Amino acid sequence: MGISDFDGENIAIQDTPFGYTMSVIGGKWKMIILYLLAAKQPVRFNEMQRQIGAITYKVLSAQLKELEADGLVTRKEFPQIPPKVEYSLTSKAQTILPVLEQLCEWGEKNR
Amino acid sequence: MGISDFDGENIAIQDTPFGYTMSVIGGKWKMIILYLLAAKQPVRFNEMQRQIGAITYKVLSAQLKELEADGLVTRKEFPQIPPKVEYSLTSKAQTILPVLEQLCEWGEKNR
DNA sequence: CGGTATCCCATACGATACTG
DNA sequence: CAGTATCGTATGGGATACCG
Repeated sequence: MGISDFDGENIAIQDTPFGYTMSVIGGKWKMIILYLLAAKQPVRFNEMQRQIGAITYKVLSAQLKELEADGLVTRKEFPQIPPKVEYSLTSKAQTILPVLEQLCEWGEKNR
Repeated sequence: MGISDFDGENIAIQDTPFGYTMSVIGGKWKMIILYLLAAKQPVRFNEMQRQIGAITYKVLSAQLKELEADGLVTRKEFPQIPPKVEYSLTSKAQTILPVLEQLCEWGEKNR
């Protein structure tokens, strides 16, 4: 079953499948980051920041860390000077892309 | 197509199809409310509050107003004492339910 | 280059009391 | 019954400066 399992009395939203999904891909930037990576992988940190433009280093850094902790993004560090770090999508992240696309399609049809 | 149209330089996220979708169904409660209505329609205000449990009157009221303004929920007021108000899903809301269900399914498989 | 530290703010959300 | 008013809080995000 879906989110309808949530009756609010016994379970918290975070403990529902839906709550998990939103904790992982919710927020202002995460889906944008996933889409960016889907289109062009791997990407370096500053390159992502330039492409998104409106995001600050601090926020981009924090979002990437959360995505990495949730197993959606891989961080590969190259021990060289100047430093180089590449970010990629995991296979887990690949599986959610079709759903994101559907959210977009709904938005296109209904706004 | 899709959110990949967003390059962050020229468009704000709110102006993308994806941003619209999230403005309409994002937040902590809206999808829960939609699911509740999907399962049992129409529902009265206090009944919804009881079923969700963790939500306050104030927040439920605000969320319902936004959903109504976005064309996802219909509010029907019965001029009687004691007052009676029934909330239902619009056809626009029906079209997004399958996508919500997919978000749930992804959460079930991946958490 | 790829970040972190610090401070600040806006907004969503919550608790409680009250009302037509 | 179906809300609103008021006040308070917590979190995400933003600005700027600095660091290895």
